[in-house]
Amino acid sequence: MTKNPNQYFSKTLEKGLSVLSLFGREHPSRSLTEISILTGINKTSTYRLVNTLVQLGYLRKSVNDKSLRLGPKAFLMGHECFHGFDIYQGIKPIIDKTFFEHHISIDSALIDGFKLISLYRREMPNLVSFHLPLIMDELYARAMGKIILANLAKADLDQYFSILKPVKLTPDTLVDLDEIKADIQETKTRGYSINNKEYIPGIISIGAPMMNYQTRTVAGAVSLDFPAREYSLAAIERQYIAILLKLASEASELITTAGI
Amino acid sequence: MTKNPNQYFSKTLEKGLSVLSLFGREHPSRSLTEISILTGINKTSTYRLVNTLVQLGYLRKSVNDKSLRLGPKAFLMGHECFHGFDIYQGIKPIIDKTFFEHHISIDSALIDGFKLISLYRREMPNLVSFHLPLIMDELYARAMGKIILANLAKADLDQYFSILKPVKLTPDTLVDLDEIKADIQETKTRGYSINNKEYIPGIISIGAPMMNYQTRTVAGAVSLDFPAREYSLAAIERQYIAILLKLASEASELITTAGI
DNA sequence: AATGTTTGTTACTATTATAGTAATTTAATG
DNA sequence: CATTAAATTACTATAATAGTAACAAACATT
Repeated sequence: MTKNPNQYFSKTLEKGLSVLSLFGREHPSRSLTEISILTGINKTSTYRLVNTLVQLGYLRKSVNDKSLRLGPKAFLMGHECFHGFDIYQGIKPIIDKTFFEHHISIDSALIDGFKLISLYRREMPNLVSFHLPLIMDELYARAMGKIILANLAKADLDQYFSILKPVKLTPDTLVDLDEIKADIQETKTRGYSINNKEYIPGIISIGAPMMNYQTRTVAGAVSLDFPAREYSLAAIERQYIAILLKLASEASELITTAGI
Repeated sequence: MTKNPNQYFSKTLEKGLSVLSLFGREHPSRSLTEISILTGINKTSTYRLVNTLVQLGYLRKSVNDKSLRLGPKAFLMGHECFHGFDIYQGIKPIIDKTFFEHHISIDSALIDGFKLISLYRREMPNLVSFHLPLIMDELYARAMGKIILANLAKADLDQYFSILKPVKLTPDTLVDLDEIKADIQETKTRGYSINNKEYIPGIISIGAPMMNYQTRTVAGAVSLDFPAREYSLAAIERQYIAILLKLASEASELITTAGI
């Protein structure tokens, strides 16, 4: 055991990255004080970090109003980090193949903390196109979230429920804690998860886990999404479970190899 | 003037980012010592930075061989930095419009130091599909590079030539310094640049600058690329210069507004 | 299995970088 | 022009990092 584990953790780097990750599609421009407040870093230190990022080209500063935006270096690094992520490169052909074979909408995500990180997605035109965020909190209301919860260690699951504040996203969203717990229990025995219009009205999804077979832990999930107009839940379960599980097992192989 | 400007630059953050940017499509996996050598940071500090990145989820460490790969957080940040880059979002519709109107291959890039950073690209099927790197050094051999050089301040251009070591990429690449200088001079008076099979055999390109009209500096360039089989240089100059310049002026408006 | 070799991890400080307060400048607003 | 807010700089105590060197673990070779 290390005597002082903190010695091998760079707080400055953590802060610098927390500054950089405040920028994105939703927030293309921010001010120094805004950054200082959001990160909780005092103004001078924020200034130092921002200044560094500007000098390195990760941010750029407007000459007029001093507002900050992403710079070319961030774009470049973004490209590399996105396309250089092996799991993304690995899951793409797997999902594409299933998509072209069966003509269904497919989604995939990794779990990070108790958040879903959207990985790769293919959508059929019959699905009301909805713009999903990259990070999602609502594990309890999504097929991918439910199957992940069902595969979590008991301690983790308990912790999740201890902090969970369910929100009624659609008329069908489960918000009663006991109901949600029962649903997860059922999901566990079933082996796949069902989201019956609980996240987005009119959309039914089924989900299966991406498992690391080596460590026997969940790393993420895949889901198949259907418009409720055209598909009944019964029909979906009859026709698509096998496809879902096959997809999930291929994804799990990938995860296991990659060691997520 | 600041007394000690270094006070407002975080070396730790710089190092941390230099570690992270060693990863990408070409280098999905690296070892600690490799990182230490490539960055020039001593092993203990590298260990600290890597450890930090692992703990934050930007990197992940293989349990078997301790090799390092990009983690979910890097993927996430990559996505945000890529799609949150306003210039990218701005240039896309401009290039798409021209692409669909005239059915020609179009490329765009920003300049960073003396390197081209690939921005957005649309390709016709008649062009031999070549996989371009994200960063390119060969300004002297590309249409986008030439027009950028032609618009550089004299001091910068001199510096560029003082370090330039031209490489014969195709039979038509100019490698004689004086010839290259003359070509840049000609480009300057012409107002657009010509790359006559100098970068890739069989491909002719014309380029125009993306100017910041406010600061009167070049921020990047756009180019139109043609297969030499189907188009003669004369035909291209007759038909496509107006289109190129219109495209470049639209892009310049964007750049000026964005303040690059 | 024992050996040497490489790579990764930890202990230990001197040195340096950063945090934080407060003052100052610059810009924005009425 | 006055007022307020935001950004930048000066200054220094404190905490974080760099760097050396020792140690452990993994790997290859004999």
